[in-house]
Amino acid sequence: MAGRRSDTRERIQQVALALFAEQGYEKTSLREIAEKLNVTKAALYYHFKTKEDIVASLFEDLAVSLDEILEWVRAQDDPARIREKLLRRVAKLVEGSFVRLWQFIQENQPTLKELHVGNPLAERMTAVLEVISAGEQDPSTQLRARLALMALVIGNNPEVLADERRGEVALDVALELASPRGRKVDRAT
Amino acid sequence: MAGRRSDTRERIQQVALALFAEQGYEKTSLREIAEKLNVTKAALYYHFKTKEDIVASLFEDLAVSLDEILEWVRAQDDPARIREKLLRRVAKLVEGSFVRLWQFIQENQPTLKELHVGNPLAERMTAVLEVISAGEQDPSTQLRARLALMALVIGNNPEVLADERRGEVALDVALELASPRGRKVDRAT
DNA sequence: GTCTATAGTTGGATAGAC
DNA sequence: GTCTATCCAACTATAGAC
Repeated sequence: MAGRRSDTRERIQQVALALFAEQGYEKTSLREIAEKLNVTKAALYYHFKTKEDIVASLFEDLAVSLDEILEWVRAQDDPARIREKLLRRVAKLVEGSFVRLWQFIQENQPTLKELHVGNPLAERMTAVLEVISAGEQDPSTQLRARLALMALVIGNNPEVLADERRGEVALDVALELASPRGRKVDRAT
Repeated sequence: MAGRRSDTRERIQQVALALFAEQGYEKTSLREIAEKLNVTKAALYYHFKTKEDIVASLFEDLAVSLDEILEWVRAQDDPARIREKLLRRVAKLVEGSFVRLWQFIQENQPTLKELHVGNPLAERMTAVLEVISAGEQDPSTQLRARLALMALVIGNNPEVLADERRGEVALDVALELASPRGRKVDRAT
């Protein structure tokens, strides 16, 4: 008891996330989650106040990781390579246990908008985007920054990229999207 | 055919799409759609067999448009600029009445996967991606092709890009993502 | 910490009148 | 072509026993 706590809470998180990512938030019922864990719905309610609360708990973990990265990156002293360093660390996150969560976020946008759980995460995303675009305001840079993040997420999806080096490929594309454009030299136009 | 048919069917499509795009497919009830049109649920069932059928009808319209583009692009004789021509026409589609539908597709992936309405459209998407990547198999090109399409969609979202020239910006980024890399050596031409 | 049982809602879909 | 009325399934969430 003292040293070892029940891992049911974490198992709920993992099973729920897997189902949410696969078939969406609304389509996934608490009954289904409970069945996969061989427990009952009521058991879920012991660990989480509501269904939405499960998502919230998942988001908090990601928010913490993003905060760590943001703090670390802001302490860097090589401003020219900050974008690169950030993306490399975010890439690690995406390749790791957070793949499905990112995928879920990208593919359930309308649902999350109504879930008012988005806000805490949305803040961090904005901060990440600002670092990537280096505060640059022009729309092209803004769009590229967003696409750089998307490259990491969809590039790490085995259904999109079969290649086993998909992680590196995704990072490559992301880095290129994030790298500052040379002033547009319209060749003799 | 009679000259003037009821436009209720089309009004259902438009209202439904607006709600689907805004709050997602599952969260949007037939009751809600009916209320916005000042009709009853039963009236909806006269025009569409099921809720899913509404989505299907929307998809068919897009599939037709994509088929036209694909046919047109394949008839082009300047192979070097096929990618560009395709993207320009898809951009027009996305800027027009299909914005919301594309957005809906991108943001409701898990739902659509289970809706088995995806297939007819998925075929066309694959064909479009093949044209963009020019049949090139390497993962980097494949990822770029996908991102090029995403650039058009999210770039045309006013919530993402406030700038009024967002359409051009999106097309610019898409074209660059789709243009063949110099880095990788062209083999065996 | 997990159970059974159930309350309370809401949703998709149908029948039949007009 | 649109209505009223209704059925039935499924869901979230709670109460209370063990």
